[in-house]
Amino acid sequence: MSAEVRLQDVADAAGVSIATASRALAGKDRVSRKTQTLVKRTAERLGYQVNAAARALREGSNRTIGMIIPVVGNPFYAQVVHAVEAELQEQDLELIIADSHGEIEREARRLDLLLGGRVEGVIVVPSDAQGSSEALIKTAARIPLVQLDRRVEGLASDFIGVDNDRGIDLVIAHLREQGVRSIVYIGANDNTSVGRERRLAFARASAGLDVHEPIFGNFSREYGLEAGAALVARGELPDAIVCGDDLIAVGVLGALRAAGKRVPRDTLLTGFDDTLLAEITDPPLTSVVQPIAALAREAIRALVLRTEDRDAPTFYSRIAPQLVVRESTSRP
Amino acid sequence: MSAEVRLQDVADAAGVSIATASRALAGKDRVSRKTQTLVKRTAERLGYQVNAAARALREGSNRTIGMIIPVVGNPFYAQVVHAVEAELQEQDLELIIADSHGEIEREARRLDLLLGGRVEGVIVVPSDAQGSSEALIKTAARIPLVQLDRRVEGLASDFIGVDNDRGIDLVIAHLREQGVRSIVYIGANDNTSVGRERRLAFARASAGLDVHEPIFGNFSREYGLEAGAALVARGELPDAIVCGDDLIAVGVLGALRAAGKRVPRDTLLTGFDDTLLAEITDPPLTSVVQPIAALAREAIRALVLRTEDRDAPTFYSRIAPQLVVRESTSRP
DNA sequence: CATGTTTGCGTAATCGTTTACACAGAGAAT
DNA sequence: ATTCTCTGTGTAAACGATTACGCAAACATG
Repeated sequence: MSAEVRLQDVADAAGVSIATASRALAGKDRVSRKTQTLVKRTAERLGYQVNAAARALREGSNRTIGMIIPVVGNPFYAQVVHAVEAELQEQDLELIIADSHGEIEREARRLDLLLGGRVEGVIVVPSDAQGSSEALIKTAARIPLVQLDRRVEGLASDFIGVDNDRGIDLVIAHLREQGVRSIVYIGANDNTSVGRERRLAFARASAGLDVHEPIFGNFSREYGLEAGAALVARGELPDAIVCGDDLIAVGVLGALRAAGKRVPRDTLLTGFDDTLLAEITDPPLTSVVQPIAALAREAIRALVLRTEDRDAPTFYSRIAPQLVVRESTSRP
Repeated sequence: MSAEVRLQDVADAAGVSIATASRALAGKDRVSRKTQTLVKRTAERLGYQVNAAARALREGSNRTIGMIIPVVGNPFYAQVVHAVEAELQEQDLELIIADSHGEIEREARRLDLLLGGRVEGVIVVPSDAQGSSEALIKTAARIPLVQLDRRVEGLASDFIGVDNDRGIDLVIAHLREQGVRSIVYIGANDNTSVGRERRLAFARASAGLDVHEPIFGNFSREYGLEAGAALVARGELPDAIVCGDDLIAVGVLGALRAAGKRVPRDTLLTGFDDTLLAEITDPPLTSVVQPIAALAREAIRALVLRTEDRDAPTFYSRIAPQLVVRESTSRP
């Protein structure tokens, strides 16, 4: 039980007014040294904890930010959440997370819920480049919003993401060095900005190579398995397979193995994101390292800036990734 | 931007008092059909959103629960978060998550922050069986708390976890069927209840087999690599290696591969948790499937019950896992 | 000594909701 | 016609913290 102790109780116990007690604890207003320590000690003794709701109501802010992601289960997003959370702890901010399960209306519903002063700002990884647009625009009109990793069309909010062009460039330059002549891309469709960007980047960067017909689905292992099987069914494999992310690559690898094909002997294979998965497959995957910590830091910085000045110029930031080379692309 | 619209504004626009407006929206008190729809429509038109802080202050609750876990980056916990979040959505509850990074004082600090009425209850996966005890006891005295997956010593709070005994039993029974004679356990130390339980379960269930000296560290791939190398260095491998979780198993597998040993040819290998990892290694790992959805559901149910009645008898629940057999234990 | 200035603290208003209480009007019962 | 019960609505008091404003005492300045 421990009857909730209010500020009034602390004030009473310390023999001061509630105003003084508040000031003493805040410590940034004029209070005598003596009363300050007295109040602080009393608060400590009574186990006083400020009531977050009351403070939020009065202050108009609650030191909490929201985050909406397609699915925490995806190792990449799990790591993003981890990084964002770590960064927020530095600033004594809380994190409310909501999983949209990649569904547009669920996403919209969650955003609505977060609106009522529940959070000061929101970081969102939109689930669909078009479909998420409406809800995001509505939200952004009310509270600071930054898009992370992916973005929707028609919303000029702050955005932080990896430089997908550069990432794909790194992959293809590396493959060319390995002597690759023919190549194929297995990625995600244009439903997400990331899918679209990587697709276009691949099309551009692969000029001059023998490019096989690409295959597009979504960022999942299941799809990778399917796509891998489809690729094998075509007959001859290209020299290298570039995948839209690690999950797809893992799926493709599984399909190749099931068909008796070996990597890197029969074809080279690359992923994107450099999640834990890339390290544990056999062979380990060459992948593009997302600068997750930097992404998280920048996203929060953008959010804080936006909170301070709603009319500051929009922040559009692309962070350069790096390539990590592993056995899946070591020349046979 | 879009001047916050208050309930008063809706009331004014609808030409009723603020009390009536509130009742109309709540819909559970006596209001005429006509005013009710009028108010609702007006609220809709003005884009009214109740202010969460004000409501929380008044109601004394905020429909938010907190969750503290050792590390979201761990695929198993990422899935747990996903399941808990999905379950909470059903009940229109929000989820605040905090990552303790496995550090005791960080965990304590986060719990303190959550205390001030910020959440109605908290689900925690304690980072240390002894070290986390104090902070958890303090928290449990103030708000409903349920321990998930792991528990600390000296706190009789509600608890939901997998039946580790049964899980290990399933693994060993299966290995015996495969004709295993000699066996070793590579798991985590007693710092967590899970580590301890699995260790003891193994010791009990392996009776009658040729049990090699076990190796204990923590639940991580890095440790698995290390332990695997140490095992190889001993010279001869046992017929089977039972690991404390998938991460360790993945590490051990890597170490075996580096040493030129093959699974299941040279030894059988098992994991625990059945995360995505178990499916994508080569060979895929036999593992114990955690009933994650059930765990999440039960945890929330316990929390809700506890919220309704602080003095209800303590809930201690063990959910039975299942075994999923994959190639890592298919008899050579 | 008279007049500022600073310091420390208390009173009361405020944030936006919900809801106990009161009250007016409409029927119903006498 | 008088009293009684419902219904629907409004007035005002919470919830707990922060802070503008004001006042008294202490101190400084002329």
